[in-house]
Amino acid sequence: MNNNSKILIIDDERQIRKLIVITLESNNFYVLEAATAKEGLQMAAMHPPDLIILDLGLPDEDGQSVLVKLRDWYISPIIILSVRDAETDIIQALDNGANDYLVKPFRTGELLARIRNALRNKFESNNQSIITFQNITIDLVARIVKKDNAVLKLTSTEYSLITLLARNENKVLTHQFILREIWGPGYVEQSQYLRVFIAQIRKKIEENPNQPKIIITESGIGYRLVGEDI
Amino acid sequence: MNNNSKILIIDDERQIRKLIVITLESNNFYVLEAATAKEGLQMAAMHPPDLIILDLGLPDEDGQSVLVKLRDWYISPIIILSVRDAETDIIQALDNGANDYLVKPFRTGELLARIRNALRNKFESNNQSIITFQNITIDLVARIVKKDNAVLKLTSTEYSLITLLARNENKVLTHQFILREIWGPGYVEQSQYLRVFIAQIRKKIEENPNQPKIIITESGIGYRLVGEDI
DNA sequence: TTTTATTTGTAAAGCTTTTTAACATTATAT
DNA sequence: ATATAATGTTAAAAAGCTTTACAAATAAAA
Repeated sequence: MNNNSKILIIDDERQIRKLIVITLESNNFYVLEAATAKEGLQMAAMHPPDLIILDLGLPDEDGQSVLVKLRDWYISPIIILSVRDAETDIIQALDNGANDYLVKPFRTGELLARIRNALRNKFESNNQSIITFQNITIDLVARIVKKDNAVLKLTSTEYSLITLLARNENKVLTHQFILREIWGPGYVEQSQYLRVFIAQIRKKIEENPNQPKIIITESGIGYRLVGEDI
Repeated sequence: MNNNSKILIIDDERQIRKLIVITLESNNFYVLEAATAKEGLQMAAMHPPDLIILDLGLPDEDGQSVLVKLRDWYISPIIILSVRDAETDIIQALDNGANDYLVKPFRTGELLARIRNALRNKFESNNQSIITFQNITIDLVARIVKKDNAVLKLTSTEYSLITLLARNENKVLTHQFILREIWGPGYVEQSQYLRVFIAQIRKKIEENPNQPKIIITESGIGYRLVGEDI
């Protein structure tokens, strides 16, 4: 997994870059650094990395704009960095195609976990007809969901919702994104729907629905389906 | 439309071939002939035609098998010919990717209409976000269906169903195919569902639901959404 | 052509799912 | 620690789907 994957950091704060470089290099990643948006875009184009860590607060260009430019052609994971009081930016970045986010200051352990997660997904094919996570199996062709080999009775909305989350295993999906995908663009404000249906699904798949281990709430942002119980 | 499109006929009956050749050539089509499956497959591979007319009753190989082999690589329309008492074959052929069918004996006018239909579809892009037919418009992104510019209130099943039919404008979709696509593979026997929902949609889109002009019944086979009122 | 059988269409009741609403709990910010 | 915002829970109301019974239309047979 961490065998020589190439990672590009785009961040203007030298201290943060240094912290990340030390953490990653001691875990056998090969690290590239860029201090500005311009430099980062050039470097990404010249030496396409396996993963990009992008700070949203760059001096020379808006982070969202950098993200959109990257996503034009770059398909590997992008993890964004942001300060705590800029949650709107995080949400927008996730909608713009970021895979995950880290709020500064962050623990280096968390950084590594997020990177491993993102890279793991990268290597898993995305066109399977059977998705498995924790003790759950989804057969996309037969449209059957099983928990420990027992078939679950799901309504069609419940099925669509868990399938959407499962196809984006370990990735935070914003409320807006989920509502747009499942109910359509006219429903992006109806987050109450989501609460009701997430609750229903949790009742069916979680061992302990009021302490969920599969569908995790990312408060203020959305939900994340966790592939492996950690 | 009929400006020099190349059409290949695969049929062992010399009389039928002659009839088709005369009809098509007098309408400015360029016609290729094959009398056996082997010959037809070779000819299709050497001079890929714009449309293939395939008789299911060939002497040297089962028609379905020829169809499957063609569909491996051939994406342009295939119209099948069949005798009246082989409706099972027609249904299977449509499921195997045939675009349309003609029952022998057929009127030459009908042959021409079916060919023009199939070729028209070929030239229309299939990745639009707005589909229009007769006085109906479907906006696939907004998930809105309009009749004469008035928004129709459709349930989600109704919406999925009309969208499926519309994406296959002028093509017969078998009951099984529709049920599999909309309700899932466990529901291919539930053709009553289809009758109920087709009736509901007709009530909303047809001027005169008991004399439908948009969603046409193909008795014993399935339904067809007609793009242009003729 | 008339009769029979099969397929398709219609309508409504019963059941399930979705939506709405009111309130409780938990998480986040001050 | 408290206030505010976000999320979770529950259940009633509304909407939609499924089933049933029967009618009409179409295709096949006599």
